[in-house]
Amino acid sequence: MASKTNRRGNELSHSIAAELIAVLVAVTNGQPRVMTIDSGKALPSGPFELGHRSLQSGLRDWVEQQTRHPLGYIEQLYTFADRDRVGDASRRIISISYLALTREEQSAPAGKATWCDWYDYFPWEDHRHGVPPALYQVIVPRLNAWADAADNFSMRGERRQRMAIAFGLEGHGWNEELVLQRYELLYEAALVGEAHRGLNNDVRSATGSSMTADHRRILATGIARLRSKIKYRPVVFELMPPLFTLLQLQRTVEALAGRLVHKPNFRRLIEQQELVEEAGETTAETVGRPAKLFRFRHAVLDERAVAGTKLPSSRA
Amino acid sequence: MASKTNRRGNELSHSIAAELIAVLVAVTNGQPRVMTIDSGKALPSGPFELGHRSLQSGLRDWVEQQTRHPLGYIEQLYTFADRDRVGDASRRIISISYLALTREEQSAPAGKATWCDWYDYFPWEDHRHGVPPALYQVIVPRLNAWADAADNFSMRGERRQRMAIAFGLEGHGWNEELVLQRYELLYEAALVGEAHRGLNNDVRSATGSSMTADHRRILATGIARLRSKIKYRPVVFELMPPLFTLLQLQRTVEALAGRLVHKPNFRRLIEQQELVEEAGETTAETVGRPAKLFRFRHAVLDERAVAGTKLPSSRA
DNA sequence: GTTAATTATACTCATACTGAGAATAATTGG
DNA sequence: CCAATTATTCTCAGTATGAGTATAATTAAC
Repeated sequence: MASKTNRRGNELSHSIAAELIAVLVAVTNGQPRVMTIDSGKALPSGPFELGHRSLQSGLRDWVEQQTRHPLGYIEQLYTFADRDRVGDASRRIISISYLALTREEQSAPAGKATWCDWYDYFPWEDHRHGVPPALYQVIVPRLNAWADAADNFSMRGERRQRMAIAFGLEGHGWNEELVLQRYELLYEAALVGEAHRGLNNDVRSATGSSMTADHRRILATGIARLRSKIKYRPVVFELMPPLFTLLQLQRTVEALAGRLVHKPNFRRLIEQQELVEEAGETTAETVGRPAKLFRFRHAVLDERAVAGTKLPSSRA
Repeated sequence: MASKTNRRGNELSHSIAAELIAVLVAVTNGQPRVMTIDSGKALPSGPFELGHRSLQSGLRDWVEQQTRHPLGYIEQLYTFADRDRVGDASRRIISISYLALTREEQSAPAGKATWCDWYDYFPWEDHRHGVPPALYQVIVPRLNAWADAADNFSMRGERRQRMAIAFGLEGHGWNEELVLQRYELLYEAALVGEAHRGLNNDVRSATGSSMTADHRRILATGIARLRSKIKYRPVVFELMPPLFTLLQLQRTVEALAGRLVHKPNFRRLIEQQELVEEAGETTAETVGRPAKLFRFRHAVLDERAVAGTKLPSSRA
């Protein structure tokens, strides 16, 4: 290995650049959205520079410049630098990705930037209205063919096993957190645009819009993190307006999780954790009994080190 | 902001270097240990170079070179690049830290490398034999003084609040996962060697050995991550020999968590999750009834996407 | 070779949490 | 006033959890 003979090198490491990438999420009208540039083909990003105080502030600068949207909640996702990401062997790029949560505001985003629906990129991930038909009609048959095409018996078994877990086949049950595993399987099976140019129309519409480089992979990582995190930290509230009804809160959680939850149990969970307090007002914006308005009790962030927003079970 | 006027710069980002840092953990004789160099003052680390295939493989190279210890399980911890970490403003270092799990083997580590006990660096974190006396006798009084010394009323309240949560005061209960928060409080209060040169002997022995730069902070991050992760992923087994008794497994978990667990409940949890299978043999190495030997069912990693090793409640 | 000490393993029980569904309340639109 | 719609509250069974007790199989001591 080359590195073993290197001194604690300086010249070598100088041809390294760092790039900051943001998965900026909002939920609008019950639809989860992600901020993009290049007409939905890329995530906001830019190089980390000497002028930046920290990685986070560098990210803020780039995103605010590219999208005119200020960032609130930020958390780091992952850092990677795989060699095969870029062709040039004399220069390495380290990518540091972040998840950011905000609300889609009135201010129309700047020129290049647009909000896009999550599920345009991941149509198989939205189970709120039942299992998407294309999953069983297109994706699973194609994956089966891919598994069968494996070289030997044990590899076929391994592929089938991974499929079954990731897509909830053979009694495994759908696990909404396995977003990245599912995308990676589709990538390996060359069923997504990033892995294969000439997809036919069925497959193309079943496996969604593709993105530049590995941006869709990073988005998958962000969605997976968020789907996991809403279960044990009160981060949903970053996506909510100051006042909201419990149903609005529920719809937001469902939008993120891609599945429905049991309404009375959801209420019970939120209330027993004392995450919200009544605002005293009600909405009359819709038909039916008016709903009480609530606000997030910001105090819980001080009172408790770990507060949870667990997700009740699914509901047909 | 300077960055807003920059082009998607090249020259600027070229004075960036990346450093890989490992928190390599093992548990030996019920004592959690971390691999260090520089006689316990630093974590193994080295620059990321062009020759490295990926960040992980670069880390493996450096750690194996510095410690002669091969790495098994690896997961990324955090990436940071705060300006105040290093004095030089013309050059930025990005640090990418990893958590690695292994077993302390017969092969004595290479010259500079030594295994050190976790709790030498974090004496206040070991609650297996009750609350460490120095916590209430030294640390809490000092923190109280620090809180009282705050400029204004609201800042005093805020400091007290953080103290209460982090150290489990005023009915908050000890939460073993808040390792980083506790270290940061002690740092802010200038009670650790990294923040203050002339600590008196009481404080010094209560707040443990210090390390180079922010290495102890990174270690705290690793411990926190591990304490959290053993509750929902079967990672403990990376630290176990191939065959072990349930009590040995329990002692390992207790060593990591820094607190004792209820034995019958621990067994119930492990067995109902089918994480282990009987090896058919028993140990006679100790007094008392011989214990059955178990092995980890590696199949669970294939069967389930998320397997858990939850931690039962504490036990006096 | 019986007993005490020690560790392993198996039960018990009250309580809390969860999933699922039913029942009741307050609206709007005919 | 009635139907439709949404909000809100309860009930109930099943499961998980915290805590403690009882029994089993050893070794060490006498």
